Amino acid sequence: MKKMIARKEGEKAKLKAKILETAREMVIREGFDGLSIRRLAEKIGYAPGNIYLYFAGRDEIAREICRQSYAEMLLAIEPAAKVKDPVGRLKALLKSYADFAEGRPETYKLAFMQDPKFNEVMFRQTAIDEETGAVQKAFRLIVDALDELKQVGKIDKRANTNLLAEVLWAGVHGVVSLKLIYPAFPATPTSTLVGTMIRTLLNGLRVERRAPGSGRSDR
Amino acid sequence: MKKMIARKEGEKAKLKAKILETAREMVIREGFDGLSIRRLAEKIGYAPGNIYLYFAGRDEIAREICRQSYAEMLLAIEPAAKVKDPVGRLKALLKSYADFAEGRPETYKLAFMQDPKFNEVMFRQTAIDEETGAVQKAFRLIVDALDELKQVGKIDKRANTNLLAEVLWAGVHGVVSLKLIYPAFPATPTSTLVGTMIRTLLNGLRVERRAPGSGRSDR
DNA sequence: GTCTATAGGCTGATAGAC
DNA sequence: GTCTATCAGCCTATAGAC
Repeated sequence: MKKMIARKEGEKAKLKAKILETAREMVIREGFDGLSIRRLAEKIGYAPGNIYLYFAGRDEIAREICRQSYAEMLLAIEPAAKVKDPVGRLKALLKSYADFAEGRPETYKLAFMQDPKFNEVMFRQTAIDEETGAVQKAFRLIVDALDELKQVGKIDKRANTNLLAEVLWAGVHGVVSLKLIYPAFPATPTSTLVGTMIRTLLNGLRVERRAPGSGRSDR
Repeated sequence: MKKMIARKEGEKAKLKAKILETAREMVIREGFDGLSIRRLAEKIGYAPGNIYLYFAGRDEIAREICRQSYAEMLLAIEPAAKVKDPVGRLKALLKSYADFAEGRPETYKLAFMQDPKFNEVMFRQTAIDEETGAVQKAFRLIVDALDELKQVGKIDKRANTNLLAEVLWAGVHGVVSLKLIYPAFPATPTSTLVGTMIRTLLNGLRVERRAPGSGRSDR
């Protein structure tokens, strides 16, 4: 039975992709609130009801776009993972992350600044498949770089690299998200802010008397 | 003419305050999207049309709530400004800021994570009056603490304290905003993340060979 | 000042003809 | 599969009676 409609399923998949692509454009241009079934249907030249043949509803489309966005983010930062020097790699990773946010503001807003309704699944540790695990993979890249820094003695042996990766991520996220919402507030250019953030944090992580990130590390 | 309706204006102001208060509760409970003129009117026991006697429209109400939120934020962090030790003061300021965000999530979302439509005015340097300037005042408190640190030689003389204040603010904002959207992502408790963020940044700012925040400081 | 009524939109989602 | 028509609801804002 499933075999018999193989060709049709192929066509179905095509239209489904077109719906998704168009929906994505709408979200990127107008934000998530600008995504309406009616206007989406009109754009692809179909009646509104047809959308429901491919998606359960508007929320499912939004979730799918979210998944794509995370995959895109991972794709954007992955090249930086090839940098050999762990310090340079860390900087490259975080800077490419910031560039991604700046270059695709609406995508970033949807994926990282929106109601968790559409993406809470993404951050679960149980997430495994290719796209869903994009955030975890990206996070891993940062932790790995920090672990290398620990091994070569550039940061304290006792440092909690998971915690530090979270702090670094949050720090860069803070700059780019604030910038996306209030282009005028941090008056300094994003690149300078991100650069200073990364440099200062890394500087603060160098081996000193006290172990940074060692506080309450075991919970 | 204005004198003659003085009493009435007093009553007007009272109802206006009630509208605002109710609207504020709605936003805090349901988010900005949950603020509707109809339900607002119903809650205060008036017909929808009456709202327009006091406010030009929904957006004006939202803007007013925003103004209040900024004032509230300043109020929340101001006590920390009394701490004598500049390091302790800086930590106290940023921690009370984080506490404010955590304690009033919807208020914080509205004021710092929403479309700039309602609050872009707040970040302008020209903003002068009491409430509108709340953000600038709060920012000043941070810059002042950093300037003191500079004077006592705890951070480099060449440091751009304005830039550093922006980085610190953005760093804390990054933690709290990420937490508000994805309670599960940074698995670490907010207080630990904020603590590590502040400690690491300050640690990175101590006088070293290189001046942190001195890069591209003059623009 | 306050009301009712309504204009004029928008929305997601569904039923049933073809 | 695709359509039209529609349900059922939301919304902001305004007009005009009382």
